[in-house]
Amino acid sequence: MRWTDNFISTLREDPQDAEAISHKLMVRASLIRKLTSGAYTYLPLGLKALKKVEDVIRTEMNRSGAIELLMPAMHPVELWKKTGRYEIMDHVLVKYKDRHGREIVLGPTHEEIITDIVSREINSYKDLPKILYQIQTKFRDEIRPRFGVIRSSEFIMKDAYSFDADTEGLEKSYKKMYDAYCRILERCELPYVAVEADPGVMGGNISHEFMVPSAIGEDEIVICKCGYAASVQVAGCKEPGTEDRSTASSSAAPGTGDRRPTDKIKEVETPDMSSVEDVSKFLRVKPSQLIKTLIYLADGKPIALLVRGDHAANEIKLKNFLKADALEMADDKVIQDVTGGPMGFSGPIGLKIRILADFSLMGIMNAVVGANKKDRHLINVNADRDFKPEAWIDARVITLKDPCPRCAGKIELKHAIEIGHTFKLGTKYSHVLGANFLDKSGKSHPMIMGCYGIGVNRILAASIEVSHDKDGIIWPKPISPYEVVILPLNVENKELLKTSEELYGQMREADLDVILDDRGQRAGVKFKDADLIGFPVQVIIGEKNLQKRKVEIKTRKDGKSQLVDIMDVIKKI
RNA sequence: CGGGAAGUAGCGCAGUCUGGUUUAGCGCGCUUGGUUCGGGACCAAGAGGCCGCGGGUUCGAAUCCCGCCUUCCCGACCA
Repeated sequence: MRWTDNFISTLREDPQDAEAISHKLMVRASLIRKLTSGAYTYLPLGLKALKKVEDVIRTEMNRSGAIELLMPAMHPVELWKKTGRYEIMDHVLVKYKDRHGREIVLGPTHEEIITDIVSREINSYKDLPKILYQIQTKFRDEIRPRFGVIRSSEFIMKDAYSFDADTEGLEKSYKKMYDAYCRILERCELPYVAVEADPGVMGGNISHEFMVPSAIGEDEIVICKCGYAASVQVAGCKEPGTEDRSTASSSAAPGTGDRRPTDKIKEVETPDMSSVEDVSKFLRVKPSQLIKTLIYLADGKPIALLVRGDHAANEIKLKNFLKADALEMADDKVIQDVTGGPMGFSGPIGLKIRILADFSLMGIMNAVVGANKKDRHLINVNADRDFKPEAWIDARVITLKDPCPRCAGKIELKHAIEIGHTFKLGTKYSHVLGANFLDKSGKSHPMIMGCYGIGVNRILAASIEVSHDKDGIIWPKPISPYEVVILPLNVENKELLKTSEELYGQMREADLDVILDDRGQRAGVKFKDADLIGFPVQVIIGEKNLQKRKVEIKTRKDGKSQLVDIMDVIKKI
């Protein structure tokens, strides 16, 4: 490709509306332009990179035995109603009515559709297992699109679905996809970690997220030297044994230096103080000496969860423990109803609803709890003596102070960008949509499913996020829009231009993906643009070197260059 | 949806507080001519604006007031 035949316009300055580095660079390097919030045009250079990522994905999916197909983006609403996700995913579904009044959903993902197809086409165990995939545009009505292409309302996903006759088959399919994902990310040269994660609305019980650590990542992950890696939402907390417990109970009761249970619960005034921070400051106790009482609605029924003041409740763990389909924070009205007091002053004492407590609170003494009255808290509250939860459970978010759930070593917390997610779905979709097969004995069973998603444009953004410098993007070769850029530094020089054209022709013959910067720009402009866009290799053709029949080959990554004979250029790249 | 910030030429910004010397500027980019030519050149001449939209106040509004729209950030949410 010749630069002047292309459609490239780089920007010298950062766009005003971009925050993330990858977003700024993608705009400046002429890869994308925003149409509206959450929707981006891929300019030719960006599309080229996107296609490269797709190529890598296709190759590895095909290698793993998956088969490509393409499903519609518009879905009849009935399928979504059948699986119940019309309600569950209501807030992200993009919907419209067609001229006949039929309601249409623009697909945010395709479990419903693929299961429907497979239910019609596959009937026998002989046709299993199957892994089907597509690369396609998805639509999600995101609450807040963010960071350019990292979280956009319209995005490109590779989604794959496996169908097996039994769980052993699912394990094999899952492993194949897991391995394929590792290969894909390795080929894209992304530093990633595969972590245990929560399946969320996808269903199933086990899932893995493929995460690329980055400061702008919207998810947090836990990593340990022992190899343990998990989403912060699922990382298990150990039962308090040693150090954690001692911090919890060592702090003194308000106004005393006493560790022993103080005999009387006292009601104290805490005017307008409902937050842990306010209350602990006011009463001069550590946040860890407070008990937060959180009221939830689990499938519509109120339930109280107690966690330590310095801990964050983990709704996923709670939801899993309760085996609830829906879990939400109760609103003011419900709280007033079940506790008798306003939000912010709830406490376990006198509560008539189910009470669960995080096990970091086991044996806590002289704690502070809400009094279920406005502007009142109770002090000197002791576990077991004054309140007794139905169960002590793991229901909080892991913190840096917690030991590794696997080896008890020191953990690290990191922000990360979710690039891919794999799920074991089981029969959740095949059951309701009737994707059944007949086994050898003629008995009908629902197929066992898995699903596997990868964000194609997120790979691009994440790659830039982890690989750039002050001058611009540093592409890994496999996903760079072009592998090589030829920079004739003075196109007015006929001889120089001719040589460049010849070299360009030879490289194309040699199947190199090359772009020729044939613009009549000054050298400096060409260097800046080449660095900004980040082509891995620059072939620089200048007048002085050319007289010696030499050109310069420079690699973007390390900035190192070598002078080589013109005849040897292709060999050296 | 709550909190914050912003919208002036293709891009990045100043001007708005304190209404009138503003015929609305600057830098980059763009056009033409010339000189340059290995790290975003220089000189000269140009083109390019519903000052986000609507209403109001005023002799007079980019500037003050009211309403709306859009965008970004933080939060809640999220395969």
